[in-house]
Amino acid sequence: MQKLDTKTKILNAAEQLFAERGFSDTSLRLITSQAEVNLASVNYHFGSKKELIQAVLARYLEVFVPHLQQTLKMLNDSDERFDQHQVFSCLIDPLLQLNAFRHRGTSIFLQLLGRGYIESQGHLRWFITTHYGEVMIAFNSAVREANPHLSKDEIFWRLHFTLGTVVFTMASSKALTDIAKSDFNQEVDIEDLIRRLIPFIAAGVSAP
Amino acid sequence: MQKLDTKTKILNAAEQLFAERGFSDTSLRLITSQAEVNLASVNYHFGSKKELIQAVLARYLEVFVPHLQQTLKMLNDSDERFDQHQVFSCLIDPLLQLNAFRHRGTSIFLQLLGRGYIESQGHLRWFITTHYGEVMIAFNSAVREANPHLSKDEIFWRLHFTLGTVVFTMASSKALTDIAKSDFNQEVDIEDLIRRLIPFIAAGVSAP
DNA sequence: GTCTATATTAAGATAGAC
DNA sequence: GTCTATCTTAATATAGAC
Repeated sequence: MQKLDTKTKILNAAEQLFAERGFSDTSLRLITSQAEVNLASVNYHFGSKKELIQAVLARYLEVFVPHLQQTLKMLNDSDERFDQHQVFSCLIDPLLQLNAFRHRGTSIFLQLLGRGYIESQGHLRWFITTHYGEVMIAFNSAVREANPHLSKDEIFWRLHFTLGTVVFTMASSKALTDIAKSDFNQEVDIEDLIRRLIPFIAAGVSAP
Repeated sequence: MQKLDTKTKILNAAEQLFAERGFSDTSLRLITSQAEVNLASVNYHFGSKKELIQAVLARYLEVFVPHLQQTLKMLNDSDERFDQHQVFSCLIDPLLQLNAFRHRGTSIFLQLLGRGYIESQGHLRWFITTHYGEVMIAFNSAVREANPHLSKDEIFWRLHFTLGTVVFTMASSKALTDIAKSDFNQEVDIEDLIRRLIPFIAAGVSAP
């Protein structure tokens, strides 16, 4: 790390540790020592640990959400009817673009999302839905339009199953890629993983 | 709760809290006050929090694992060739039987499993694989035999995707069933959830 | 086996000098 | 903005009386 300002150094260290170990198993002391900044600076710059967590997520959402909004808009604006495969493709590019934004960005973002979902007692879910709820609704509508044979609640459940698949895979991606390497002598990176996930998910969502 | 001994009272309170909030967000104080026993009794009966966590999981694994071994053995002993659907069916009964063993047992067990996978720094994964690794291998072999068209590593990945789907769904099941109730006026219990999960997973695992 | 009291460690947060 | 020092709280764990 070079001449980054303190705030950025904290965010960089925090996102990595949060993704790897979860929010409550990551202390401010661990973050600040990794970031090589003073312990007190977290509270100076962010106010509290809660607000740091939200800031870490916000940095990704501010990139991801507009990008997803854009791909969904393009899909809707085209005159042709679209199928489910096209809807899911709207996610791919915004997700992979996060790797350009930050090293291992895609993986980190998905891990954070999953940890937020599983770990939080509410404040994170509240933060995400109040700040970025619109896209979730837009995406949901697109999936419904592409799957007229599925009921509203069936789609609700299958989207959550999908989220679960992705998020768990990312959350345990380090363990999984380690095992794959030792058992199959296979080097797997995040793009491989996504490529393997897509057929699994696509088949699941449009299952009879 | 009635005339249960202290050890059991602790296990009962702990499993519920661990499933709901995760291991590190559940303090011994919370457990002992919920169990209405003295704080010091956890260390007297179990030695440490780590060992309590393992004891909570062991109580389920000791029921689930032999039961699964038995259903797999029946499948293997039959002379006919079996398909993938039959292999997955081997899980259903041992899983649902846990509801007879403990109230909400299926859900709690799957949540614990998922939390162990995601949260642990190693000791839980070590504990599970060294004590109960055999069944995991047996199950894996059965899936391979039923899916000769899939490579060894493809199966590895898809089984983990499956685990992720199930585990995440269970870990967030309270949030999900709450939403389903308020949005669709739908009462969903654990068996409904599993019924909805099966087609999703089956389609995913045997995807082209 | 159970309970009180306490040791020990680590966490989030802040006051105040620079 | 940054750093040292410290406050406060809460966690795991244990010693020792009963």
